[in-house]
Amino acid sequence: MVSKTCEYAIRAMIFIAQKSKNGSITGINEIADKIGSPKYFIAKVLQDLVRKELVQSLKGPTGGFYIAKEQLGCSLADIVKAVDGNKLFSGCGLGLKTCSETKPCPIHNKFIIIRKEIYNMLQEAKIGEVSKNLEKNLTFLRRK
Amino acid sequence: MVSKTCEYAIRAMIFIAQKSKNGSITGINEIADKIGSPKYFIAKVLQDLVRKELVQSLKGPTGGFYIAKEQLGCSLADIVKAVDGNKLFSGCGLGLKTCSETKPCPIHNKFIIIRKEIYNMLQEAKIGEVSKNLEKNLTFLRRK
DNA sequence: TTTATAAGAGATAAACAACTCTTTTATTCC
DNA sequence: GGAATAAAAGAGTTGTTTATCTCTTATAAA
Repeated sequence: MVSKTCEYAIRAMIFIAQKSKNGSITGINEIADKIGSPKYFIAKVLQDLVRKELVQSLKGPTGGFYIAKEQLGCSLADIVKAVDGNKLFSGCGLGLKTCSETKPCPIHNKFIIIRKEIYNMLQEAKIGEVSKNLEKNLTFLRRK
Repeated sequence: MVSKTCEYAIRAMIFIAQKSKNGSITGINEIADKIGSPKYFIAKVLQDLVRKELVQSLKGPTGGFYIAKEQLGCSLADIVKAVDGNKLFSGCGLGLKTCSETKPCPIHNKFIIIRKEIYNMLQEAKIGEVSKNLEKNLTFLRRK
């Protein structure tokens, strides 16, 4: 569905969002620990998301990552786009470069419906909302 | 969504199905050419699908691949399972091993709905049906 | 029964995704 | 200003997926 990198990115963003709503900032060690990801790897991924302005960072002691109020409206679709590109939302189900309305692959018409639903679901899931149930221990982010 | 290998597999199976309905058998050279895939690679993939009995093969001159009448009811979901396993149909959207009803990830409830729809779509798409429009040039299988 | 043909099998190579480590830069606090 | 801290940046490694080549085995037709 999405790359492993993207899974880490979403999990990290949800965790950071939950922290940020408390007004607190969190570092790479805590993030890696709480979402169960390789530390140096998620660091790279977040570096990229900072450049793309989905998350903020601060260097130095008391530094770390946080999400500003305005950014809590960021959707999971935005994260997927930033990490994996648009393939999931606009690519052909059978990997054809030329697949389109006028030259469809055999599953084109069924596939565009599913694709749209995936997009809607991810677009409606805002990082601020999704992180709500985390605090109440209603949802989880770690592998084991 | 599915692996590149799986995309090739589905395209090949649809092409073979269309040929088989004419009563003709097709070889690896024609398949690779018509679906636009690396020849040796799709050969390996089909080898595997023969072992898993989704398609038939015959060695020697006049040999090749074909799909028996009974196998035309094989669905795209069957092919995906054979090539990629069950990950698409039963895996967590955020890659968590422990994600479940009782310990859900933050998008679990939204995700299982989508997953089910993807499964239904692929399960309903039978290889015999899907290949129908190919002959009429209403759908296509090549990249360019 | 010999020859030609096509799939099967095994081994290898290239490309890409995932992951790790080290050095540099920015910031805070003393 | 100097020490400590944390992210940024760059380089390098590992592992998996995708792709290629060669040799073997089965079969059909001459």
